[in-house]
Amino acid sequence: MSKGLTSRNDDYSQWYNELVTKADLAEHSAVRGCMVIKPYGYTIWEKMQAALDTMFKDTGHSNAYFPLFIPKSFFSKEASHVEGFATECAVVTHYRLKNDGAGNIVVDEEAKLEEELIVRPTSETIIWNTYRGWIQSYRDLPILVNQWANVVRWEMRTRLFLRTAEFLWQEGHTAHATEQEAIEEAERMLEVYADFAENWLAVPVIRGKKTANERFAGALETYCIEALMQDGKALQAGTSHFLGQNFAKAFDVKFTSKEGVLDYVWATSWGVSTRLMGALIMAHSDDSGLVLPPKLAPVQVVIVPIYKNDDELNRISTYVDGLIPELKAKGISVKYDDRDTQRPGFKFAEYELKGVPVRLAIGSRDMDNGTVEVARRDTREKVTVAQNGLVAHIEQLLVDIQQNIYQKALQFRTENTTEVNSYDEFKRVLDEKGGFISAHWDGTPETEKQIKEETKATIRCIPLNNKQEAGVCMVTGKPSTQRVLFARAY
RNA sequence: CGGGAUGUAGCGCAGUCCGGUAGCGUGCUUCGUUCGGGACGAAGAGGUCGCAGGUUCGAAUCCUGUCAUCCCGACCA
Repeated sequence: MSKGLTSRNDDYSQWYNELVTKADLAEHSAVRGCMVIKPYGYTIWEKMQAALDTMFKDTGHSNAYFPLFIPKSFFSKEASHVEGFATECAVVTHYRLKNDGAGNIVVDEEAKLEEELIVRPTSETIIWNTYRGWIQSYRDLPILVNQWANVVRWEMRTRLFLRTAEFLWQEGHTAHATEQEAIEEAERMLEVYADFAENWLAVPVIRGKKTANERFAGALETYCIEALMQDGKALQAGTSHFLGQNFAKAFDVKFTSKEGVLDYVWATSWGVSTRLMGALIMAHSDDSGLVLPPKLAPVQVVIVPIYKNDDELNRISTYVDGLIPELKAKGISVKYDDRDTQRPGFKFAEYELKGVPVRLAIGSRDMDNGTVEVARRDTREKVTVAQNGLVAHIEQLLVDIQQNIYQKALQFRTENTTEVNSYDEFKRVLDEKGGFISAHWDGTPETEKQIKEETKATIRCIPLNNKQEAGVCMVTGKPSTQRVLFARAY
């Protein structure tokens, strides 16, 4: 491991790339656009999965699994859906290889699939084709299903975690008897995402609706949570879609209501992906490395002994051997790093790079005094604490760190959210400060497109429960009833 | 997919213009001294120069193709 990390000020992109690889979260694979998620990174993802999965179960959902491959014909059944995804689909055309006689393995042209298969970029089509067989009556509804899966979107430009050709996610797909119920479901799941982002990732998010331009292909309404990264760019952290009856109509999924009326089923879908790892990294980390929220950190407390000889180490280890079970009993994950091959300073730097929230350093001086040095990763403060009462101190410290990094991110977002009233001011703030910009917009896709072309900023969302206020569009001067949030985005 | 850059030891790089069988830092191994913020000394190991062709007596170096990564653009959850 080489020393040092490019600083965020020098080159934010490079800082991010180095951090992801040096902190052992992920690395590039031999396959274009595809990454290897390493054990340390995957452990964080598993913790996210576990928390989200519990939240899905608590809201009545069950997991299932649908195929990786989707018959090409399914895609063309929903017009806007196919249009949205057509340009980034991987397609399976053959099912066999052969030896060409010259020692090369080639595709066997005789083994051509009668119907080509799409590697799923999302699963609405295969799932709604399946739901047709599951639903006849209002008694079969609602269907509340989630799947954890990989999907493939052949992106032109990729970045570790933020946009990869293959990524891991969950996709919820629900079916309802009424429009109202489906809308409520979409809103409920958005709130689950917001809750998760704020209480687990410690990333404050804006809950909002997408404009027509930014809406999911095939949805009537797309709800989203938007987060702000430290470089002033926005990141969409999760989406929840109200799909209306679009997929039910495309796949002919009807049910008989209590009143005996035949109608199409109402749908939602919602998802978050390994992109959340990117949000986690860019929201909190600093020039020394990762800063992880305690609730998602693979290791919450690391203990580093400081000693000159075996006698001193043994004395410290005896104490630590008693301490570890106490911490574990409180549900705290601990690692005792008694490797003799690295010196303490090296270990300090390494665990800072990897974002371990709390570090304990224990030396002979501490053993004499009955103390421990406690360092917190988020503020880099070090304090000496009595061994008596240490466990309670750490327990509280983990709670404090979780809250502190959330508050810090919230303060950053507040300071980097700017109201502007003219297009000139908009452009100036965008270039000089970045962040979210709250401005009046005339509500037309044309104006939104113009702004995007001229400034690269997009409307991230129309916040839910948005304050209504009379104003004029900063570009066209047409009347507007509310401000919307703009930003340059990942 | 277009423009630019890069690919040489685990990692970071020099060498490429001007062809002659590969070097530096770090990391790794062993031993010793060290150990409260990325230790020091000594001795060692480690490279099909991204891959495939071609030119040449000889290619990391020149030519062609290809793959991957980074930056810019286009595209996009």
